[in-house]
Amino acid sequence: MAHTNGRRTSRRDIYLKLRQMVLTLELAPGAALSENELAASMGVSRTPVRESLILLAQEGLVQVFPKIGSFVSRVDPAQVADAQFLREAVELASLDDLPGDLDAALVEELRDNLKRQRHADLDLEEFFTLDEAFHHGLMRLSGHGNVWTTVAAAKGHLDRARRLGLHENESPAVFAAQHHEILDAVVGGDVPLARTAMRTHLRAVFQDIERIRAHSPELFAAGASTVPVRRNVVVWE
Amino acid sequence: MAHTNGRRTSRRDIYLKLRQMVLTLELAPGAALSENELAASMGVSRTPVRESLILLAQEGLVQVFPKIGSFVSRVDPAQVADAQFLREAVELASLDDLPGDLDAALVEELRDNLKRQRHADLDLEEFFTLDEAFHHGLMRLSGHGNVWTTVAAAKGHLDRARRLGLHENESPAVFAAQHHEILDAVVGGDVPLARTAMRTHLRAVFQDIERIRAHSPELFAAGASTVPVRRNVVVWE
DNA sequence: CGACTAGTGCTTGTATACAAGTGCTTCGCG
DNA sequence: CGCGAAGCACTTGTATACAAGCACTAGTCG
Repeated sequence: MAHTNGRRTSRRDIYLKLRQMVLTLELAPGAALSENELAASMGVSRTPVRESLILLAQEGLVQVFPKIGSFVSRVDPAQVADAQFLREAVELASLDDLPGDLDAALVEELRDNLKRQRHADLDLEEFFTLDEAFHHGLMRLSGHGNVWTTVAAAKGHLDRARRLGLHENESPAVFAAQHHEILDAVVGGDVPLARTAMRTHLRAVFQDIERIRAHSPELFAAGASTVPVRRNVVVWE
Repeated sequence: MAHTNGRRTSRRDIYLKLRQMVLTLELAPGAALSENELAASMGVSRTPVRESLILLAQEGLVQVFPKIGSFVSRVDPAQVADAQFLREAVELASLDDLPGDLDAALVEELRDNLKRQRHADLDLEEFFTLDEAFHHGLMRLSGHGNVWTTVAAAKGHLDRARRLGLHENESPAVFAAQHHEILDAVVGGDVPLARTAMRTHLRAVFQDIERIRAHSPELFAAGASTVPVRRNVVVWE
């Protein structure tokens, strides 16, 4: 979604940087942001920072309360479930649209991706990057690659929940194996098997959320109408 | 997507107003916008107008070219197809998640909606409002009402194409009948029939796009890398 | 007459100043 | 000592000033 059309602007840089920091939990859910502080630390004025925060707010990754402050959204289980439903619906439907003869270059790219996923010493962020590329690639196979952009934009809360999960329970190997199953079924032309494998895979991540929530409740949103209060330390009540 | 949390701000007003004008074609695809002009005509400064345009740009409804100008996006057939795929995947998957016992109040609301759709003298915009509420309501039945927000945000190009179609070929009655079929199947608990009816319905709209495009090509985007040039009149090349 | 060039008026991007509101803190008073 | 109120420090929202770049136009020179 090239909203500012390739041209390098400081807003685009800052937006991408902040987004990355939120998604990777470098900015923790619930953390207080300040347009002034961010601007100062990045060496720009409030304007590009503010415009970036507005974009992130529309994506649901931050919340802006007028005259009070801006905060990294806590992970909302409802939004995680919504994103889960959305991506499952889209990725399964995409499998139904696979053409008879697959793009050989793309298949090769996916196989190479999986090969790298098997590397033992794999940074968690590297794994997430490969995982994203793999799922995106599958949708490109069926000609719906651009739809991934919408899914990716909507699944910010899901991604953060997944990172919380993998931080505790390091087992990307399991997911890599499931990726193999899916790709094999796709290449083999067995759409029903691919659908089953995909569904199993997508729901595996989703299982652990309640456990994580019990472990770190402060990172999750409680009721629907929680409001932050600015204190010496940030408190949500 | 309450990004500014209910509080009334002029940005929110302007954003909603501009969005409405783009979706209803009151601002034609390809039209040149100007932050200064819009600000003057709305009696505010550039700031809230500019921030609104940035949000609309992220949704793909406008395009901002630094130092050149802002333009209402022409309808992009590729994005129309993407939105079509997305909504079909999501709405069909939603039907699979319908509970055994439906929310009676919601069903009543949907029946009332359909009753109003049958009114002979129905403004086109009124029909679109009812149509939106109907599809949204169906997803609420299966507990995925919030996902509609994401779908709605992504289908701006599709909505504009639909409006172009209905402007030429006034037959909301056909769609209203299809809505009835879907709801009857849902209430009857026949999910496969509901799926079939829904798919037929969603694809009916999609059929006419090529015809419309031949009729009014200037409203559609041509290649992938079209760029507007500011002239006495706006030209895209 | 034609081609090139400086200039003009527009555009968006960024920086800054001011407005309005919130929560805490501290000071004054009983 | 307890308590209330005024003020302070901070927040985001809006308005305005300036910077940088593109497209066209008019003028000038060959």
